[in-house]
Amino acid sequence: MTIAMRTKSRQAAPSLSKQRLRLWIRILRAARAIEAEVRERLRVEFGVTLPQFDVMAALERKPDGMTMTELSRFLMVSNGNVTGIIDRLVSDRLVVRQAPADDRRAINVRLTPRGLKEFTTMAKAHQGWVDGLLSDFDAAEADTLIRHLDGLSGRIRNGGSRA
Amino acid sequence: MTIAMRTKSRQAAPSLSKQRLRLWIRILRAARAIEAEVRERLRVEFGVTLPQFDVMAALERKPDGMTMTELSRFLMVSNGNVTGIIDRLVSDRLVVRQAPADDRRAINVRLTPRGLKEFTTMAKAHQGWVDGLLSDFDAAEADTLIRHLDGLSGRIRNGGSRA
DNA sequence: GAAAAATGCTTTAAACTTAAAAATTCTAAG
DNA sequence: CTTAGAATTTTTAAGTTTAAAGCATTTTTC
Repeated sequence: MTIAMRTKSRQAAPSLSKQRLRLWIRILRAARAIEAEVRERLRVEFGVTLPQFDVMAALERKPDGMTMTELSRFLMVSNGNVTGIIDRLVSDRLVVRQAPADDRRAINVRLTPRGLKEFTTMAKAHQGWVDGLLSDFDAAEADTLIRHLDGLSGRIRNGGSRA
Repeated sequence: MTIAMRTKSRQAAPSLSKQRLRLWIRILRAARAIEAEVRERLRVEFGVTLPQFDVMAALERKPDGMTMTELSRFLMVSNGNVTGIIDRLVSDRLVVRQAPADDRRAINVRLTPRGLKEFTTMAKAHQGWVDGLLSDFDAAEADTLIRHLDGLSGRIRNGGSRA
């Protein structure tokens, strides 16, 4: 029996490359399923879109607000994208734009008191939904998965191919 | 020491609910990072969008083609969404629409020979990219993760809250 | 300090996305 | 057969998304 034959017979188990591709597809499908569910519930129960919720969640962590660029980097969406979402949140009086004193190019964005109040309500419900959707994962499994996924996103956009 | 006090002191480790929320955020961020990278490379190297690639990948598995509804269910995107993507693929001559004989409501969509050829090239490159992006995961870890994520998406949109 | 480069944001054009409504065709109940 | 309901697709309106271009401002360089 040659090495080639043994290698071939082992191909019954998929190659590592194929297995990683399969992993990526599972990650993508899980993310889409959860996103669709959360989007629907946010819309029905709170009349807010998922991107708007994401922006508010980012702003809630920073009581002093964030600039547009900080927001777009944190949410991993393009620069101009944030402009439109903020426009709508501003016209709904959930967010305000403020010009910082030290840099006239930048715009600081923060939740209004009303925005914070609404977000707090939504965030509580949101956590419950996710808890239900991921109820198959116990604490140990969640920990393991988090460790595996942690840093992945950071590594990709930074050190990935350039390192 | 009361039960309340013991419960409180244990809160140094985050609650399972919070841990699941954190897991969801990691999944989402990983998915977005990989998507952004793949989208960019598809655009630069092949001049195709990610949704177009996804549709072609779905069609490649079915030599006899798929209906619009089958496509939208498989890709977990809305019905009308597929129409636009197919429109553009048809005008690029990568896909054809064919009316099936037995049901005049439906439309069968399949790759053209050229579409299949282009997809084969792209798919090879795509697998390599994903292999690189997920190079931190060895076979065992990929297996574990796949098992954990498997069925999650199916369970959510079907038996999730209704069961 | 003036020119050049970089940064921060918005605008634009094209594509994607969803939910809902409309149009067409099929299925089934009577 | 007729008709009510279901299924399949497209269309529509609003919002999201990206990449690229444009503007204003700041920083760097000489």
